[in-house]
Amino acid sequence: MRLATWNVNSVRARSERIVEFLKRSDIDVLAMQETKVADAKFPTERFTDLGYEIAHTGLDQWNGVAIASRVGLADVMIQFPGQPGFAEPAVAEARAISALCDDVRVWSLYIPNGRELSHPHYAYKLDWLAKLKEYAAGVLTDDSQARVALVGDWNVAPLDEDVWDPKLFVGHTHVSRPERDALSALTDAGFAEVTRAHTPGPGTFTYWDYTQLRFPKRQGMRIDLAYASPALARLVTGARIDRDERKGKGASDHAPVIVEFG
DNA sequence: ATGTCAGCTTGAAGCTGA
Repeated sequence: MRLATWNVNSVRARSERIVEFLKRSDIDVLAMQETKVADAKFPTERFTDLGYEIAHTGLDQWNGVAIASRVGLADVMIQFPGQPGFAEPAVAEARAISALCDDVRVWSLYIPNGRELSHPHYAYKLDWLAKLKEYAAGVLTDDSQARVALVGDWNVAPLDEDVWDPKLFVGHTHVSRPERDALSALTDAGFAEVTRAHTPGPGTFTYWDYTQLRFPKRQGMRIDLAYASPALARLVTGARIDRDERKGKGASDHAPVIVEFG
């Protein structure tokens, strides 16, 4: 199975590029984040015309996550059990969707940005990651052989080499100890990040800010990651980042990350 | 932060979020 994750930054603005990417890269399952559209306006036909089934959750113009699959799309779950909402009273957001694709439980995840360390959104982010880990760990407790993929835009750079200039990020989100610890907790629970070994750094990124000519200057971040359960991680044969997709007019600010399972 | 982008409100430019 060839699985890709991509923060598309609007599925409507990007549909032409997404279709071309699916064809070019022969993708079986695509997890999308930031579709930025309510369910009713999702361009489903662009995908079904190519032979993909679609599962999407979008409440309004914010967030929005989807899975496109041509190898089955069963038992769709909107939100993971225990997923927090934002603010008081808590408002549910469209940040997690999952489906059984072939025999893999695929989660498309858009982790909250956090905004600033002092912002309520940051506490929300940490809570969200903690609850996700709780859920994911429970799945493995129930079935140690479960094939589970947790992929998406994590809005966390796990290592200093995952940002172009670590000094600039001191005191900001995406690199703080608690955020990195939250991802380490997933690893402690048995999930392995499976793309890094095949896409070594430094200087290997998945996201480049639109401003400040960050992309041509190669000033990016590695925040789009793929975690796999033990039984699934064993099947990984390769991974790559489609950096070319970030080029040219009409690109998302994120590149697709592709994982190959044997 | 903004040498940027997207979607919304609103009726051309401002706001939010990233």
